Amino acid sequence: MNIVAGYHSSASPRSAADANEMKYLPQHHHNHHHHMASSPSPSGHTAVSLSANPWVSLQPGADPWTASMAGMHHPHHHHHQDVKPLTQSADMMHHQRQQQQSMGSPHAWHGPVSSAHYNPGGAGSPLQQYHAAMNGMLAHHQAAPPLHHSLHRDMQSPHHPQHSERDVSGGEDETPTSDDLEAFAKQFKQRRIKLGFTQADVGLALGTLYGNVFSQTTICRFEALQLSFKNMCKLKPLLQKWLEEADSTTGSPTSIDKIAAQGRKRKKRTSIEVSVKGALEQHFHKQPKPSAQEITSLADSLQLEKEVVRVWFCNRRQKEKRMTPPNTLGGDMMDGMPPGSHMHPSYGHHQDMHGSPMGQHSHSHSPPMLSPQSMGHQLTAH
DNA sequence: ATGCATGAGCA
DNA sequence: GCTCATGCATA
Repeated sequence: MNIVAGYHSSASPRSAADANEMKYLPQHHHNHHHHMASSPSPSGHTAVSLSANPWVSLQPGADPWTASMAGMHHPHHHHHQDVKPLTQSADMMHHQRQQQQSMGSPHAWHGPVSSAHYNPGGAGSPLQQYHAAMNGMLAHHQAAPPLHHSLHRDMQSPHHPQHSERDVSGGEDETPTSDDLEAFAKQFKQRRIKLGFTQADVGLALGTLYGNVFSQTTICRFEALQLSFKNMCKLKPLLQKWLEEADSTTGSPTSIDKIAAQGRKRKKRTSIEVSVKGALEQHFHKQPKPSAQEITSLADSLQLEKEVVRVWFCNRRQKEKRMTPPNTLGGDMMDGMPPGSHMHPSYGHHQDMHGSPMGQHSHSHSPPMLSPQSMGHQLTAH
């Protein structure tokens, strides 16, 4: 058994509350309210603490997805496909708990408020001081990235307004090229870091700026070009605007008011063994889009739930469509390539060539494909 | 930084 | 059931 049989939920003793009460604010900007306290960052050294970090109070043991899955009612309430960041319908709520292991937020950003305040003594976080210092000196700076290798952009969408006028300088409101996106992503990340913000900070900031909150994951994927071309195009303007605001604003830390959305739990992440993954990869090459029947038998032979296998294929397909596709390594061609000779990642040539992914180049890892053997039980870290 | 997962919208 | 955008949870 590879799956961890995670969703054996542990019914928590919460009687009436949460079940459907804990919805954490959708998109709302709570402006004006400045905290004079220091930044509530996890990197925070002592002093401040969880005063403004409520997401640490997660209650383990909530009725999991079971309720929303088994007793699921028909989802007949569509209509809406624009931006739906951290805003779930008032029905299904997920909790959020973000963490950034390497750094803490200097401050939680909060729109163009002009309240310069920082820790005068030495109690403040170095980041904050660093930031303050930078405010005065560097206003604009950007190391023009090399920008080599020309990627060929392709529209995954059948209808893409192809404009010939390109403005590499910056505020392009037209559809950018892959190179534009790559360049922007690179600059964005660099400046974001210089300004002392974490990916999570940016995601939050976007929320206060536009009402669309994004997670650390999304920001990360944007920087790494791991989103679809279309998605990249959609997010770019937002991030670009944030960037402008970010370095033009004279430090305006604000409090992070994040209500802990606790309660609802999702299915435990199934941990798939490496060997099993290898097997899946092999099948993926032969048949990227297996039929329900094939999925069933495959799931059976791998001892995985059908749903897990189905989702795996869906996710795998999505990867192929990213700007920076994964290294397509199949189970085959594994004989023992001598060092020096490498096969090229040949992807983007399925029978169903919907939208050709953009060229890529960033391959930086060699998947440790193992021989499918030693199948056993995998833990789910739970 | 990523793997597995959810959900809307579409067929 | 698929695609696509997005994120919790985890390595």
